[in-house]
Amino acid sequence: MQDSPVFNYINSLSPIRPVRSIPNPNQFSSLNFTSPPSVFTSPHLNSSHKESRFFKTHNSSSSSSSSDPTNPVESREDESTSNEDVVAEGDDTKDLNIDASMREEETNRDDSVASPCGGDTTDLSLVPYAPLGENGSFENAGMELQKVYDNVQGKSETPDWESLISDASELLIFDSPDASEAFRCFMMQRASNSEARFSNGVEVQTMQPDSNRELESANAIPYEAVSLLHRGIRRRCLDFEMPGNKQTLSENNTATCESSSRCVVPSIGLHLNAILMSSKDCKSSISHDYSCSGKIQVGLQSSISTLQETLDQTENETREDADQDVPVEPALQELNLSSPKKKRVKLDSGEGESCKRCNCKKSKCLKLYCECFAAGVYCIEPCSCIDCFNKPIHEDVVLATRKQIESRNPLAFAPKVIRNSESVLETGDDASKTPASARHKRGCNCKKSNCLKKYCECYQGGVGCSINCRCEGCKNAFGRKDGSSIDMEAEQEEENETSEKSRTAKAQQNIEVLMRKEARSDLPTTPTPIYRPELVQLPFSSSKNRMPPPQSLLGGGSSSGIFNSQYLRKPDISLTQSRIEKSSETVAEDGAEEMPEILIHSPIPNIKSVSPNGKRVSPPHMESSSSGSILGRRSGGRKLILQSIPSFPSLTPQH
DNA sequence: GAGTTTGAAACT
DNA sequence: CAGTTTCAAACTC
Repeated sequence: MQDSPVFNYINSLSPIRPVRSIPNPNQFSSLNFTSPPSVFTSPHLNSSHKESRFFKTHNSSSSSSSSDPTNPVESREDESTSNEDVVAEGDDTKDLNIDASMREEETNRDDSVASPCGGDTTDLSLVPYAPLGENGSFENAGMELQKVYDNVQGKSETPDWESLISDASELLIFDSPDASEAFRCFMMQRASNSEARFSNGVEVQTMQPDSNRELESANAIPYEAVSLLHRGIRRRCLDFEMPGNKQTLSENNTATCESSSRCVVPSIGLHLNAILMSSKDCKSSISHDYSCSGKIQVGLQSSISTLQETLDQTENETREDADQDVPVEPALQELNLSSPKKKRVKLDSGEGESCKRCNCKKSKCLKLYCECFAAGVYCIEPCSCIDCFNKPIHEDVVLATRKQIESRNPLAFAPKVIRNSESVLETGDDASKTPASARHKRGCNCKKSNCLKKYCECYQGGVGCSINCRCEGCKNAFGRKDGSSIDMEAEQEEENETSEKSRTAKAQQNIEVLMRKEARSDLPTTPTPIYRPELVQLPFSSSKNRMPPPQSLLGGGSSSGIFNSQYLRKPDISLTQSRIEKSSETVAEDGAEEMPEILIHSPIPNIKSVSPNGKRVSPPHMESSSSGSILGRRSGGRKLILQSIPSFPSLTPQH
């Protein structure tokens, strides 16, 4: 079909052409990040950062963009691209590719962590990483790397490692900016050690043949980011998530993952592994089967928080003004240390939110009581647990237990706090003012804490209580069950009935809330696509400040729903893309093609699309409306593009 | 650091 | 599904 003259002609007529690349970073970001901010805890923040990287990446190595084997449309596009790629950077198809990959990226981001819950062990395999998916993507990237290197070399005898690495990192597609950063740091370190040789792409490939050895050696790396990364990796190295690790090049990623038992234990634990995967893969081998890592990125969130801490420090420097006003969620207060040093120290000591330690004595760390286990990570040294089974050695036990728990409650490992993207999308800026845009999945059941202490999961997660909560005397500073978010009234009310001591504490809380409100009001009221990224970033940059505790992290982006959404979204992407391709054609055909896939892939049937609480329980992105909105927004950002592109409406009916 | 409080998780 | 028990984090002193 792609060979068809008609097809080519249509392609050449694509209305997208005019838009072409986005010289202006802002504009570029605006294109992709129209997605709901609240849903993603982390990656979002650096959306613009990431985007730019993506943009670059896809321009430099076009073939890396659309290679999702599972997506016929994309594949087709890929072919067409390769056929015409020479044309020009501005080629429509490239634009499409970029768009597609960005969508993919977004999808991944949206879906972030989580648990494939539902026990669907094949979930992972269903989460392809389009840009890197098919054979060669990475090789190409490697070649690009080589080029870069050659370039550098040609210019001077002593390569500019920094720029080289920087370029390299740009060429690689990371699951997250953090991973990219980590990669960069790592490479820099290596370069400085003069041991690492970027003599050629091959070298790059052999740098880290296998797993953790290199990572272990990373200990020597002074870069905090890497150090943190390393620590995280070491600690969270859940075996069941290392599929890509031991895998060699695979022609079919999906198949590989499916055949890998490791892929079977998906769930949340992925986070740190994700980083591991991404960093390792990037570092070690461009030709490595990256798809899995890409897929695994699902869980980056949590792990990201660690690196993010580091990155934030930098980020904070550039956004001092804004950040100073950014409130911190109570739950994260402790992390909001005034001095970066302090923060670092704390993180180093393993007390970062992402570096939970448990102290289990009777559960063997095999129950949800255990924070580590619940978070899907192995316990590590810093943990004070007794008789711990949550260790790689007992992988089998861990996996079995997880399965068992999941069978009992498919959402057991899903994030507890759901950042409701929908509300954000629908209410626009209002959402940014509504702390309640995120909710605890199941709600709390507090009786005595008034939802004002971390005993309360809602409060701990930095979200308000909702109708789902069965709490008594709710005074959640983030929003009460009755819907009223805390305000001066509440403050007074509370003051009246509390001792001076508690009053002080509450005052503090209220201040925080007020500050938060203030910060929100500072946000652009009319989030134009261009500012969108800012909106998204703000919370992030404030960092992890705003980043809720583990659960939230997971919830933020993650979760079991992830897979769902991805499944659901993927079709969206292809659909949209295909539509773009044949803008003047009917879409029915596509719909017919995709539908089955959607149905088949919908892994987590239990994800309460039915439940009244479905919206909250299920990851926001899963909702077709959500993705639709996202796409719609995005399209909105792409000004010219959508003019001749069939609107989304058609998507909904197909679902 | 020990003891208490609290509410989620697990169990019945 | 409700009640009870277990558990470990959060909190207090």
